[in-house]
Amino acid sequence: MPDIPGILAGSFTMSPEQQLAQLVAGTAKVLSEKELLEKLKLGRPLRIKLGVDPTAPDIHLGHTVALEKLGQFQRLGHQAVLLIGDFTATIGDPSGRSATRPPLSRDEVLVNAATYTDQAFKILDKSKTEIVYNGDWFRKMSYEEILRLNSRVTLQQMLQREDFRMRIDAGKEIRLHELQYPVMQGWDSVEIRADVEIGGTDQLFNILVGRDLQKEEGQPQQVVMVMPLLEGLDGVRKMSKSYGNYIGVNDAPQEMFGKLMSISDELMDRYYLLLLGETRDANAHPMDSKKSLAEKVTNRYHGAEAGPAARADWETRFSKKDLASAELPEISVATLGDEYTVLSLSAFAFRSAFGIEKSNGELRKQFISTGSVQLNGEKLTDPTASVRPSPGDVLKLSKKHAVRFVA
RNA sequence: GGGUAGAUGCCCGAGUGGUUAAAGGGGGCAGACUGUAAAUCUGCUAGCAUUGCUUACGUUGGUUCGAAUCCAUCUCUACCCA
Repeated sequence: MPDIPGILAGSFTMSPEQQLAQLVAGTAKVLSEKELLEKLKLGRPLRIKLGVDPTAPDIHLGHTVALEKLGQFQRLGHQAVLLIGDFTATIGDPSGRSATRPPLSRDEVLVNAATYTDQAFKILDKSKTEIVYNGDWFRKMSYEEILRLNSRVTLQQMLQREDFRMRIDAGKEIRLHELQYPVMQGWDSVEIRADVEIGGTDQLFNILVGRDLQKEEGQPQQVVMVMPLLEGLDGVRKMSKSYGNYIGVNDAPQEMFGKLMSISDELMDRYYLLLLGETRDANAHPMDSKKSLAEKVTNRYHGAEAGPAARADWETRFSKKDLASAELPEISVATLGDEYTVLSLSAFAFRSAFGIEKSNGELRKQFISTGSVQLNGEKLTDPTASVRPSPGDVLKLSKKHAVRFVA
């Protein structure tokens, strides 16, 4: 069991009540606010646990919501404990799963964990974050200890869980090791001596198991704090790669900025709350608020220079509609063949600059005949006309897609 | 094991022998308007080709001048009975 790190000269700038108000904002559920307030009143830095499963290599803003909350605790002077589930990842969290998750190899897990922490430290202060790997204790456990741990929970408790229940009802298999997952996550909390555990709404059950085990061990029970799922760009469905409505933390600055500008006003309020932990100024013009949101988020992932630059470029391009001075993907004329029609050039530009395949029919019907395709502002409405772009020319394909030709 | 209903384009869903590349809605895309917001309006939404061709209505085969529509076969799904 790790020692509790020495209490840092705790100079909290906010009263427990003020902290509470800030911390509760944006959460889906806190069990309970009363307990949290009591802990805050202890006057020492609380140990805030966030467990991550390094199962996917790339993360998007939806994954950062819980991290942001952890960061908020950290900024208030509490101890962030980032738990890397290197051991549990090899089992796979059954949360929200309708089937057994394929196990990951240890190497895959470590690679994913590294990219994850890189991203996490864009939100968290690395020097003040404690990182722990649960393999450190689970790999050492003897079978005897495992049995002892398992004797603390009942099958009935585990089966209360909705995911398991549904799988039983549906006649789907549940492998016994999957039942271990919540127990292990719970044990992590004991090892960490967590005062608070943060997770997504799907983590509620697992976090509660942590409370049970802490009680068994005679520890104070952790406060449960679950965060809502972040809606994606459509404002309706949760942000997910498979829905194509996500903003990747590795998206290029301009792309990130642009995607953020395209969200609805309602969604903007959510993003303010869940991504920045702020409330937007209701008196400001929505567009200005959105620009400032986009700038802050872009700064966070690409450095303080990136936000203003992306903003300036966005304004040049979309507010002033000045494509000529905007930063655009470039295509070298040297890579072009000799013969190009408006049609084939559009297809080529879409493919090479944006990786988008458009059928000729679609290009003809939607992009060319509508006047969307323009060379230096001049509409190219004849798909069969031949064109020969020169360096410096700007080809606009649609509102959001344009390229510049260079030598 | 028995019975019933069903399987249509990205999704939902109409269509029961010919004018059906397949109604309608959703979603998506493009344009107009705008704040790359919302709302609204217009158009597109199988592929290739300058009014034609090819591929498509779970599978395979058959009937027919002609089938998503009829017959057989197989696969799958839902519900009911044992």
